[in-house]
Amino acid sequence: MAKHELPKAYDFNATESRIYAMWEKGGYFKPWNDPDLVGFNPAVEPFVITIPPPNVTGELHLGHAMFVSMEDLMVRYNRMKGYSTLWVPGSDHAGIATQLMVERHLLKTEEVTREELGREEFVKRTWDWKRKYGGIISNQIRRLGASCDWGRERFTLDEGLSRAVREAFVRLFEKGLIYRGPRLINWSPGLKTAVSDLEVEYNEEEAALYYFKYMLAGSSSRGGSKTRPESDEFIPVATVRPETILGDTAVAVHPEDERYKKFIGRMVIVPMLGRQIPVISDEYVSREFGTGALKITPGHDPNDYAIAQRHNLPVISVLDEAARINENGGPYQGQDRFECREKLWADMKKAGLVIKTEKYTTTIPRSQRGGEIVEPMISTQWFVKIEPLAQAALAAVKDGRIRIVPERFEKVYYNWLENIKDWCISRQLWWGHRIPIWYCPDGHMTSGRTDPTQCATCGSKEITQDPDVLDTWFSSGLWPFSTLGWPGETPDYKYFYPTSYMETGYDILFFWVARMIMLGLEFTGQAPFHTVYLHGLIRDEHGRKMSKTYGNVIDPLTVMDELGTDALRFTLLVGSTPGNDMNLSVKKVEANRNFANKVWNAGRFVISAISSLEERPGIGNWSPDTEHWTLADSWVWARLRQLLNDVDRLFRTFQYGEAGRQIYEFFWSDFADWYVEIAKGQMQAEETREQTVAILTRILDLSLRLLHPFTPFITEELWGHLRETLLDSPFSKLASDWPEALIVAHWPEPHQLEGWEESKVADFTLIQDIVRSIRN
RNA sequence: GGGCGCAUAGCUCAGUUGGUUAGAGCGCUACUAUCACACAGUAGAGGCCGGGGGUUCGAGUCCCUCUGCGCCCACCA
Repeated sequence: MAKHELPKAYDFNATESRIYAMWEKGGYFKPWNDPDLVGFNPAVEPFVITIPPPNVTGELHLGHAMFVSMEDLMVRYNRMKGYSTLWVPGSDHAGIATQLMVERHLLKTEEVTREELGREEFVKRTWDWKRKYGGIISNQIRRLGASCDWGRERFTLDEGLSRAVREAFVRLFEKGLIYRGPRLINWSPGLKTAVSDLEVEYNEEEAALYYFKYMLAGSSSRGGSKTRPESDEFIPVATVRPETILGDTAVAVHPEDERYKKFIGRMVIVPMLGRQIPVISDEYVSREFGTGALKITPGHDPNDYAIAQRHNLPVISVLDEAARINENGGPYQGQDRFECREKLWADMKKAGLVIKTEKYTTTIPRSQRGGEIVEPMISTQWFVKIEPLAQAALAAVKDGRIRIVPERFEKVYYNWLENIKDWCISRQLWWGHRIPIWYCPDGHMTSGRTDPTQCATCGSKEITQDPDVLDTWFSSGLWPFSTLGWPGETPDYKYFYPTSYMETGYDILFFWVARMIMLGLEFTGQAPFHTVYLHGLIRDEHGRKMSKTYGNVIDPLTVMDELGTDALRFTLLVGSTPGNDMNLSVKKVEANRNFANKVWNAGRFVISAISSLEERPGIGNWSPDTEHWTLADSWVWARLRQLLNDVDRLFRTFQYGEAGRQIYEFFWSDFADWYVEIAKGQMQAEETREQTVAILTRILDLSLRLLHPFTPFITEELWGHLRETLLDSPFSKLASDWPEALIVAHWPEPHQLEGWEESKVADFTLIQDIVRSIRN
């Protein structure tokens, strides 16, 4: 039996890699009835979970650790329940992030810019980079114990998914749900691309409010010098972005404003440019705010744009793609927006047009990626007409086809979809799915599932493809079905779709979840999953956001190295409640490392107890014969039965953390502290020895099964030793129907409680109190 | 401006159909290297469950309100 003389402490480093390899080799991560392996068996129900594909550029962080732990728990639980579980792993191409990273990399190593390389070569280099580094995140996810089917691993830019993207685009385009046109969009001058509304973050920042005079032009439209005011009258106006003055096409006042009413219909003179623009009236202007007069810059402000539409005002764009002043800015052409702000203001001061500046706190829109200030700009982009998709997505949650856990996020979801605006899906990048639209010299558009050779309208062979690529989320939004073979009617698609759970952090409810629902309903006619489980975000031990500048980042890889994957997983799973953020500290992980060690040693104790059993006739026929049990025996069995019930209820209601806590509590207090101690005595006596060992065995077995979704490595390791020891012992019958690995063992189903459990627990609690007072 | 969350032991948090003396981890105090485990054991200190009001036989748990913190959404220059 030397084989099962286990070390005193759980050596997770030795266990983890060996066990993971064993699982993978054993094919346990594949669904039971993988259509490729054994054919399609509709009798076995599938359980499919959708993993958020992490960025290929990603380094494993706690957010990944969180969703991998949570999803692996769900998958392992359902696998043990007998479902044919499928978890498709993969990653998305993360257009902006990857392009930026590769750009920086090339500049550093080869001192070459993206533009110098050219599109084709740059994309090739990015693929090289992806092939070289894209696997890192996958391996880190393996380390977390993720039991996903690596044979089905996908990447949003791979052939199959690209086909799905193109099919999706063309279908929407043909249906008229995708259109192209000039609109006011958010422009990122640093990245030189449009970004969607969701990719802009608004933060309160200290800024300045600039007050200046809009001089009234003379009452008639006589010729002569336009730059010299012919009147001393002016309208005071305030702005936070003086450079946009260059693009003003009106000044608006409230129709009832006594101060300015008289100016309505007259012209004012744009400072330094001398253009004359009208004073208009609009109910939108609030009299109380600022000066009560509003400059209208339709080219660079969404509200102004809307007002301009109402009043048929011209739209002037004054910025180029790098946010420098363009030809419409007269003498300021070529200046950076911030440079122009200063220079223009200085010039206006000289011209006597400045009233004052004051400190002002306002919300500044910044790019989620680059961090620089985003400019609203008029630009020709591609959009998804989202209204009909949003309506369908709303209905799917409202009528219960999709359930969101925790429920309160349904309200957030409704609110967002009810106020949604068209989705800008084009990006001026090179890394991504290129828009499948071709133009001929006459400007006709031709779409194609395969590359067209001529214009569909005029037959011209001189066609060029649109240079833009699609928003990464457009492809991620197809993930639940594109990874299963859609648009093909593949066996995977037919059997596994629609999927079961969608699990992710609440921070990407809009980015990803809502879009998957919209696109899933549109293309497959079915909700892509029936349950959305949202976990919270991870913060440091005092609730602060983890950031590199603070230096409070916990690296999951380091934690796993030092304390073990099981300890990290258990901490993340047990420390969190659905939808709520959790504060993580290394101390908590240490505590759970200690728990793993406790499990290990209790297991060691039971295994050695089995090993020391002596053979005798009839010994193998142990059955739960409560008649001869001691109070302790009945009590621990009763507690286990209660636990099975509670865990079942908690799992069914998504309270995984609470379930883990109760298992922990049972294992450490009831089983290890009390029952094992009592068992030591009971094993001394001939008449109770064997039943005690049998109960120890049963409790350990069931506990390991319950713990397996939380801490897969240690439980698999220990259970393997337990199984082999048992099979080699007089109690071999106890393990006769066990499979070779815990990962595919049956989940302990709860039984109806019979009533005796409660009284045994009460009796034993009394004994515990007495024992405690004696010890005192 | 709208919506949401949190406030429970020194710290970080559980406590989901309202039910007997409110729990855990860490920290703290005392004792224990005894043959599963010192990554441990035993015993213990520590809580007007944010304030106020209400419903109820009974409220940390439900309702109202106030205070403080945090988050999300939103076009006020």
